[in-house]
Amino acid sequence: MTSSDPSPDYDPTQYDRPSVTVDLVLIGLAGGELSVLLKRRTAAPQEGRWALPGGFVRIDETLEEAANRVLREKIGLTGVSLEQLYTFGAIDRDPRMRIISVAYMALFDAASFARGMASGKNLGTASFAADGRVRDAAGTPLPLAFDHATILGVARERLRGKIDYSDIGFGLLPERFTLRHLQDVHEAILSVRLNKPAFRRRMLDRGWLVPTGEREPDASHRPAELFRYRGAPPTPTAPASAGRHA
Amino acid sequence: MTSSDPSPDYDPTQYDRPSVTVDLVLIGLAGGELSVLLKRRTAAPQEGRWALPGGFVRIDETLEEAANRVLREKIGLTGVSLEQLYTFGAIDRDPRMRIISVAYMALFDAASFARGMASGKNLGTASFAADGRVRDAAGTPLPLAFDHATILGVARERLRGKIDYSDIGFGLLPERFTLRHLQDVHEAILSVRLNKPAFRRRMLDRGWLVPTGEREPDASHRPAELFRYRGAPPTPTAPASAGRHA
DNA sequence: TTTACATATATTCTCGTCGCATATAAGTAA
DNA sequence: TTACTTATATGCGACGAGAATATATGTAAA
Repeated sequence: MTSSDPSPDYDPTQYDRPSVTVDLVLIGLAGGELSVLLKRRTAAPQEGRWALPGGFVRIDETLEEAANRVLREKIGLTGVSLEQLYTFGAIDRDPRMRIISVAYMALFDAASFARGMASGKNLGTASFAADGRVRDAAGTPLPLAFDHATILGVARERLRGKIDYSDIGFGLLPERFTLRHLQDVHEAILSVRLNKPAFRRRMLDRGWLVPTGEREPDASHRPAELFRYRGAPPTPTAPASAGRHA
Repeated sequence: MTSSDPSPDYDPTQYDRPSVTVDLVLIGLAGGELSVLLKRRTAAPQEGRWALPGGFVRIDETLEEAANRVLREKIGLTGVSLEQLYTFGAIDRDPRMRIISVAYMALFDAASFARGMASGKNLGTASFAADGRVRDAAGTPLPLAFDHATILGVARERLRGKIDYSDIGFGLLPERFTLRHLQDVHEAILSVRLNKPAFRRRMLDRGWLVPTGEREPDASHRPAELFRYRGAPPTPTAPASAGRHA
């Protein structure tokens, strides 16, 4: 509770406590579609199924620290901005015991995403489209373990709700990118084709983009200019790590 | 985790587990301002301070069930739509032990809100304005227990983020209300004065309002028409109880 | 060297939404 | 009957977004 006790001498240590975990939704962009990093389970339950990377929250670390530790230990990545997504507490979501899981989401550019995927065994990526299905590179639907398909659904909705007015889109891009790349990100998240001049105007008028003067290499046609993301304007009233939640 | 174990024979039962609680942000409208229901602590720690109602999550109930139970047992209200807000996991947010708290928010019309407040001892309401301060009816700032001021900040931001495109505003109104009442709700949440004709057009064009033909009673001037809320259109792709989070 | 071609970038037009001002309607109270 | 207050309706201008089109600039082929 942290607030008020049922009775003054209520002793919570007598009661069974649930385990608390963090699950990570690690998202990248591959082939114009959203992609999520998954780990294949090698033990029961749900052996062979694909699952989100996760781990227990230790008694002496915060939720954010646990999420960052799991990201580092299991995927070998660090220094990423993790955003809390939602907390899942169904009774039987894990058959072994009562587990409450706090889901976190992080976005990666293609290079980091590939590096994370190559960091360990039984890691893979799956596309993660608007219809809620998760498919491997061949297009075969992938059954996910536990309630992880639900978690992915929440992540997709969160992205869709925030892409229009927040800066999350830049998390899926490398440091330098073209307006076309940025539009690809928005179109992948929204599953909609956007109007090019309008998108361009909107993004430039926002003042977040810094032209570098450099041009896109390896273009078979006229190369586009490369931009950098200036960084978010100071969020006026955002409580620490609150997340706006669409 | 629910996903992948650090090692196949990892035994989480050996580890200390945190306690998990739910804290409730129960919001109403009083005097044109947002108001939150608080309970005065009668025991250490933080004795005398005001806190959000809350309680432990039992091993055999979901988070939603725990939140609804606390709402029923401590405030005497039921049947309200609770929305998960955020999960707070700082190590020392409660001095007694490690407690992770999942915050839920619910909105009430003035009558239900008053009924809830009158349902038990040491209950009170406090205004809950845009500057982040919490004040009693006399305007005196109220110090809150634990990290509950932070939780209130997240609740306010969630409301601000959702009021424009969701139907949460109706949760603060009785079944029948005037457009003026609805505008008061929006202005209280946004802390902005809105343009009346524009607001009126926007709300009517949305198709959510059903005119009742009845008129506001006890008006000292021309009475306004009373409307009902038609109910939300079927949300197309919303995963169960996901919440959009601004 | 010239031409075709593909894409980036810029411009213009239109339309819908919103803020603002104003006009009209409909109650109460003197 | 008149004054007053608020609800409701309408017209105008600014702004933003979509669509179409024009221009610029690179590569690749003739």
